[in-house]
Amino acid sequence: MAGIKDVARLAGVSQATASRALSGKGSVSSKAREAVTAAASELGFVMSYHASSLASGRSHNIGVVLPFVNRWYFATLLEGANSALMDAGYDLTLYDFQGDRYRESVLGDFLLRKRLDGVLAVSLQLNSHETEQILAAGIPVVGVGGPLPGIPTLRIDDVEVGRRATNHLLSLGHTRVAHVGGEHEYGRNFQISSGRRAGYEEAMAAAGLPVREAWSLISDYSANDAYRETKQLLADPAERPTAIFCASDEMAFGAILAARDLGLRIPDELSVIGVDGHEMGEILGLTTIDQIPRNQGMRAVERLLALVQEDGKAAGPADELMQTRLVVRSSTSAPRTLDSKTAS
Amino acid sequence: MAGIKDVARLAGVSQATASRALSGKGSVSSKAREAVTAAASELGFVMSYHASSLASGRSHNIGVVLPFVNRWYFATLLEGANSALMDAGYDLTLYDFQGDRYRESVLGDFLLRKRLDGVLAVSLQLNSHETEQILAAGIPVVGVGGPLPGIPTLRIDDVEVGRRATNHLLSLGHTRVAHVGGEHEYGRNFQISSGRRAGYEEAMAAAGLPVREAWSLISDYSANDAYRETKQLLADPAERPTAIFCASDEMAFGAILAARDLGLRIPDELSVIGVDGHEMGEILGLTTIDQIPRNQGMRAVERLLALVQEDGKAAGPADELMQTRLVVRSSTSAPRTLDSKTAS
DNA sequence: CTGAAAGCGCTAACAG
DNA sequence: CTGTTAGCGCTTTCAG
Repeated sequence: MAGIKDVARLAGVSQATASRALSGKGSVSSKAREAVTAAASELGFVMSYHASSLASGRSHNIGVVLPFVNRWYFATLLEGANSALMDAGYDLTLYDFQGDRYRESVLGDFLLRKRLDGVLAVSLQLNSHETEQILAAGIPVVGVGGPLPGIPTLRIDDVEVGRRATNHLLSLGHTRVAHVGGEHEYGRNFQISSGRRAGYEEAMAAAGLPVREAWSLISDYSANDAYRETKQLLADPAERPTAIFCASDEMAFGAILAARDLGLRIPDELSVIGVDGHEMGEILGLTTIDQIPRNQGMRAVERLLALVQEDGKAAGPADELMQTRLVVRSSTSAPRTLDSKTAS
Repeated sequence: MAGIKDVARLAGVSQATASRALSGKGSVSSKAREAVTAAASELGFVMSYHASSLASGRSHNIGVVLPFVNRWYFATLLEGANSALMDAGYDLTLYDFQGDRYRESVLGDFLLRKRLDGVLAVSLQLNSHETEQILAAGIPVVGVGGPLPGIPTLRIDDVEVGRRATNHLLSLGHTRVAHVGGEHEYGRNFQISSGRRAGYEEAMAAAGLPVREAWSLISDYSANDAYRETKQLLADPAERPTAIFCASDEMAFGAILAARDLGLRIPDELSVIGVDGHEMGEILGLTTIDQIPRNQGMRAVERLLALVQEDGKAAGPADELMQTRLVVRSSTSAPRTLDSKTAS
C-alpha cells in the first residue's frame, strides 16, 4: 500500500508537491508533475480517501435519499443520478427509506455523520425540524419532487401534468373520466398526488364535467393495488367510466390488466393514460406523460455538485421545472362503447 | 461542531475514555460512560466518520456492485441488502454498472479507493486480473449469483431451477416447450442463463423430448425484448410451442403480453412460467419460481459483515445455495389447444 | 513554484 | 479502568 509519501520520495519532491500534482490544485512545474504521476503509476498508488477527506473536508461522496429503490421511477432516477456522479468521480451513498421503515434512522443518524458532501432528496417531505437538522449539518441539499421549504428543488408541474393527461382524454371525446392517484393528505407523495389530482379536477371542471367521488380512486402507486382498485371500479357497467387517468405508469399497468380481465377492450371500451415513461408501457401500448426520470436524476446531481463545488456562492434559482412529454400510444382513443348509456 | 475532545472535557474524562465509552470497545466504568453519553447528547455530538475511519481503518461502509439498479431482481436484492446494512449501522455505497458503461471505472478506480469495509458483488463476472486487483486491495468480497472464483458466493442452483420449471410444464402434459433465456456464452448473466438453459435441456432430454433450436430463444432479460422474441415465435401456428419457460419474470410478462396480443388464451393455448418472484406476477397470474431476492440481499450482507468483522478468521463455507419456491398461479395448466397438430 | 510543519478528529497501544 | 502519547495519510497554510 504505497502512500503519497512514497510517491513523493520516488519522484524526488516533497509530499506537498506530490499532493498538489496529484490533485491539480495549486501550481506545479510540469517537470515535477510528470515525475509525480510517473512515480504514482509505477507504485500503483491509490489515494486514501479517508485521509484526504479528513484533511480537506471534502469526501467526494453524495447521499441519495429516496422512499423506495424498488419502484421504477425511483430506480430510474437513481440511475440518472448515478451516471452523473460516476462521471464526476463521486461516490453515491444510497439511503432507501423503504417506505418509512428507515426514515428516522436515515434522517436522525446516517445523514448527520458528515461523510457526505451533499444530499439528493427524492420525493421527500421533511418537517421543519428535520430540515433544520440537516441544514445545520452544513450539507448542501437538492430536492426532487418533494416539497422542501428552503431547499432548491427540481420538480415537474404536477398540476399541469394532471390537466394535460385529463385534457388528452377529454379532447378524444371522453366525458366519463376516472382518476387513480395517491393519498390525499398525509401520504409520502403528498404534493405529487394532490397536484395531479388537482389538475384532473381542474380539467374536468373546465370542461363542465362532474368529478364523481367514486371515480377518484386512491392507491399506493403499485400496479397490484391499482389493479384491485380499478377492477372494483370497472366491475359495475352502470358506473363505469370510459377513461382512466393514472398518476403513474405502474398503476396504469394495473388498470389495463384489470380491464382486460373484465373483458373490456382497450381503447375502445376504456382508455388509459399514465405518468412516468416506463419502458414496459411500449408493449402494453400505454399512452403516458413521460417525465424522463433519468434526466431528473442527472440534472439534480448537476445542480447539487454546483452547490457543493461553489461552496454555496451562487445559490442559483431556487426551483426548477422539468419538462415532460406526452407519448401517445394505443391505450387511448375516442370512446367507442357499444353500450351508449350516459352518465347519471 | 462539537468534537470528541469537547465531550471528554465536559464529561471530565480523557479523550480516550470518551472514545471507549462512545464506541463500546474496551471497558469503561458505568459512571464514566454515563457522564460521556450525557455530555455527548448535551453537545449534540456526532462523530466524524472520516476521522474515525482513518484512525481505525474501518469505515462502516459497504459497496454494492450490480449491473442494473433498474431491473426488478437487482433493485429488490438491493433493498434486502440495504435493510441488513441499515440495521447494522453501515452505509451502502452503490456502484451501478449500467450494463457495462461503468464497469471499468468501478472496478479500476472506485472500488480501490479503500473507503469500503467490504464489497457485495451481484451477478458479476470478473476475470482473474480483476479478481486479483480487488482482493489485493484487501477488501472482503461476497458474491451473489456470479461465478467468482476464489470468492465466497451465494447462489441458487440455476440448473435445478431450469429443470424444475421445465418439469412443472412437462408434468402438466406439455411436450412442446420453448425457453427464453439470456445469451449463451459471453453475456453478463452467463452462468445464470446457461445454467437455467441447461436445466431446461436436461429436463427435456430426460423426458425424451427434442429441444428445437427455434424454441431456444435469447433475450436481454427485459420484458420488451422478450415480448418481441416471443411474438415472433408464437406467430406461426405450425411451429408454436404450448408452453414457455422464461428465465425471468420480466421476460415472462413480455411473453404473456405477446401471446395475448396474438389472441392466444393463457393457459389454455399457452402456459408460461417465469423465475424471480416479481410482485406484478400476481395480477398477471404468473406461475414462477420465486428466488426471494430480498432474502438473498440480506443473507449476503450477513455473510459479508461476518467476514468484515471477524477480520477473515473463519472464512465459512465458500459457497451457499439459496432456496427457491415454486409459486403456481393461473398461467400454467395442461395444454388445451383446439388445434391438435403435433410437433413436426 | 516548492518545502517544512502543523494539523484534520479520532483510535490504539502502552503504561499506570 | 483510565490517561498519555503517537500516529492514521493526506492537505494546507506559511515561508522561502
